[in-house]
Amino acid sequence: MSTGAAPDRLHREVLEWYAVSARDLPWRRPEATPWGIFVSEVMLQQTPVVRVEPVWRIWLERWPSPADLAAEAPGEAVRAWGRLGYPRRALRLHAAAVAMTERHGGTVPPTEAELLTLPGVGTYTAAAVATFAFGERTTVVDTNVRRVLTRVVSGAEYPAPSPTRAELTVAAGLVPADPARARTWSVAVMELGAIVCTARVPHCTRCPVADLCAWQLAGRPAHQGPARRGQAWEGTDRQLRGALMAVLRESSEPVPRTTLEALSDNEIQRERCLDSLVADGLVEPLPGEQFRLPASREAS
DNA sequence: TACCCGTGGTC
DNA sequence: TGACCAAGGGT
Repeated sequence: MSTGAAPDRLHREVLEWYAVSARDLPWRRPEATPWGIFVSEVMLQQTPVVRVEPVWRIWLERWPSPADLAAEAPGEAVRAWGRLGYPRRALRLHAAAVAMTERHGGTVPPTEAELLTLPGVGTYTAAAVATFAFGERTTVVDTNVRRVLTRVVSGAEYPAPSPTRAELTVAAGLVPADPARARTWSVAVMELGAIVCTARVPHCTRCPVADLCAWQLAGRPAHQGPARRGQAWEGTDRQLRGALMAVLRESSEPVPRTTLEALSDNEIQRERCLDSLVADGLVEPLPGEQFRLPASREAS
């Protein structure tokens, strides 16, 4: 796989487009702190910007530093997480704040390697925070970057189910040498994927690099190969776990088991979900068949 | 590796 | 209308 023609032009066009087209998001502003950027990256995992922004604002106002969050019960983080989904992320974000407070002097560690050791921080998030908060020159690859580079460079509509070695090599090879330029490049490619080179209906007429996009030049051929497996929902454990968590989030008092049992007729599934929530540290069982969000520290 | 983990909007 | 998708991580 080649990196396509004229990377210099690719850089220039994308960066110029970003300069005039970027959304004004609070975690991108100069006054955003590393902690604010860290929180945004965790919230944005599999969750759209429009849903994250209001929760992020409230979160940062309430807990402006890692130590502020670390001083709270993990259940408060889960409650403030609201309906962002995947509430284990809230628990991990709290655990990360505890780790920052205990091991990093209450600050967000500035290197990709250190970030990677924190709960809830994987390859993408470590690279994103190292780059966006600290200016480290590294390779940021998320679903947007993968889709944009697959189209522009490889000429296919969609990337493979998981990143290939070749894909990561291409992405790394396109990162500008200058750290400041590299940082803007990463956020710009992500932004292009988020608002122009979208998954379902790409807006190629508004794309700054349509004239050098391999997929566009090939006539936008349809996706070959098997359809990606969808996400089943109705009747799944995820649905019931979500319903159980919603009840517990809304209640400031412990919830009796009978209230939770009313959410499903399937006793086997009910018990499995409640047990798994307790095992995950999202729910704390109390004496007398009652449950609440976790007030104590332990969890995962 | 493949699967599990929430929630809501879009076409 | 429902299948697909969204700045992934953990196991």
